[in-house]
Amino acid sequence: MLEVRFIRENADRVRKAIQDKGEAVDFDRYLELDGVRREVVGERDRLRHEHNTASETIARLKRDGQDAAGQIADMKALSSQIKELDQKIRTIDTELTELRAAIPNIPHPSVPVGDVTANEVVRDWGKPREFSFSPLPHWEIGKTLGLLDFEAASKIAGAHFVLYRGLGARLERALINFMLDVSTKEKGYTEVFPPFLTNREAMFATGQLPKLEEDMYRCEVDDLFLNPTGEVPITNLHREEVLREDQLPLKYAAYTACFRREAGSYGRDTRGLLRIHQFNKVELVKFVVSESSYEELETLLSDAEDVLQRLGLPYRVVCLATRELSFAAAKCYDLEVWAPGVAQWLEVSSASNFEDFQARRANVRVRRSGKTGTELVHTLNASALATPRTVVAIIEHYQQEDGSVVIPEALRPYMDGLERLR
RNA sequence: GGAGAGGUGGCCGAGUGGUUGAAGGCAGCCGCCUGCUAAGCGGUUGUGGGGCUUAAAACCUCACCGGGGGUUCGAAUCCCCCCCUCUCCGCCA
Repeated sequence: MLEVRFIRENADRVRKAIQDKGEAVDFDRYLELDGVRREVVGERDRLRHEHNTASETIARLKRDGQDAAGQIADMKALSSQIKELDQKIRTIDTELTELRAAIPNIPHPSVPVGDVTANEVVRDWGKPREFSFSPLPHWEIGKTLGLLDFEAASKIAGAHFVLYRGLGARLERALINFMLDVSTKEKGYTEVFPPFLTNREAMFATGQLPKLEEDMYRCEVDDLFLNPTGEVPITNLHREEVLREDQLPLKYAAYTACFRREAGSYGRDTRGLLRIHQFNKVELVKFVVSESSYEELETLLSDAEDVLQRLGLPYRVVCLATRELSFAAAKCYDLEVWAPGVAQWLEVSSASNFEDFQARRANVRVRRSGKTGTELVHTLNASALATPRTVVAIIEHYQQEDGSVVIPEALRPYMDGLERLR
């Protein structure tokens, strides 16, 4: 969410951001209402001032044991006038708040303007492997080796779910543990294990609501949402808090199961693990002081890259263009790993800087040492990878002609030293 | 789910209808003092909106005592609904 005054004073920038991101907000209506509101509030506050002054007089009269019946009668009229204006303001606020909540964050100047074709490949690492045979897609390998069981999953839950079986399940668990260990033992992230259900306030704070309500699973009786990404519970960990400067940067890592309805994406990535309703992630979140957030974005990105490098998976880093940026993000890098079986670059992580957009919604502030007052923190997050697509890449990249799959060395300690799935 | 207690500023904690934005303490900041440190003394320090200002500060003003409604000329204080925390009971992994 952007600051009301900022929007008013930078209407052009905001309008451009809305256009560049392709968001649908009636911005003219917003500006109009904002003006109306200011007028009405001004009038209301004038009346209230008058009212407050009179109240003091009444209080004084009463205290002195004098009669104040006349003043009280006058106040009745004023009081009801104020209530009318209050009601008017309430109506305006409802619409205004809704409009403001739909205004996206402003892209950083370094972000290319445009749609997916404007995405910039910043760098790549490793080379897609050359095969002397025709590489198979992961669902075939997974079935042959008994790692992935989509039939069972659909029996249990439905289409677009997976059941990992045997060493497949073990590989999944190994990946999670590996990523958590790297993040917590080597990179200084604090591990947390948050609830997988979150409430509306939390979803609003990180920007999933109101826009993405249809994309999430919702438990209607309790009005709770199944976690769509670890970013939500972790970022909300400090909601409504004032942090001390010396606590920053705060770095968290968490394993979470993630749930997405993927409404509207039927027909895309329909096979295998590419797009499923429930998946696992280890998420990294940082709370930082504003002036350091772009440096922190780079180190966050390299923390995520490091995981891929250790797994030996060729990838590229893509700076997303404005249209591809999420609602709350100011800048975002996608990490795409090459999956030879499906011959696609797969997004396994994205590192984003939200600047103070989420912090304003979540009201997470910092008190600077030696200064009065508080300011908003900046929040960032990245995945230390989403497992399904990482599993896809591992299985497809490390497949052998004999049908077996070599386990990346980094994962072997987590698989009892096993070197190969066969 | 039932019964009870409670939610006040960065923190602790007073306050049951009228100068209470809120006593007191802690922490912070600015001075003073003490040969250092600790202590002591005085002052000061909330957030958000609007106005004024080229801008900021200052200043004026409105709101904010878990959230939302209501009663009243006037609510942190009274009433209603909701959320959260704690204790006991019940139920259950």
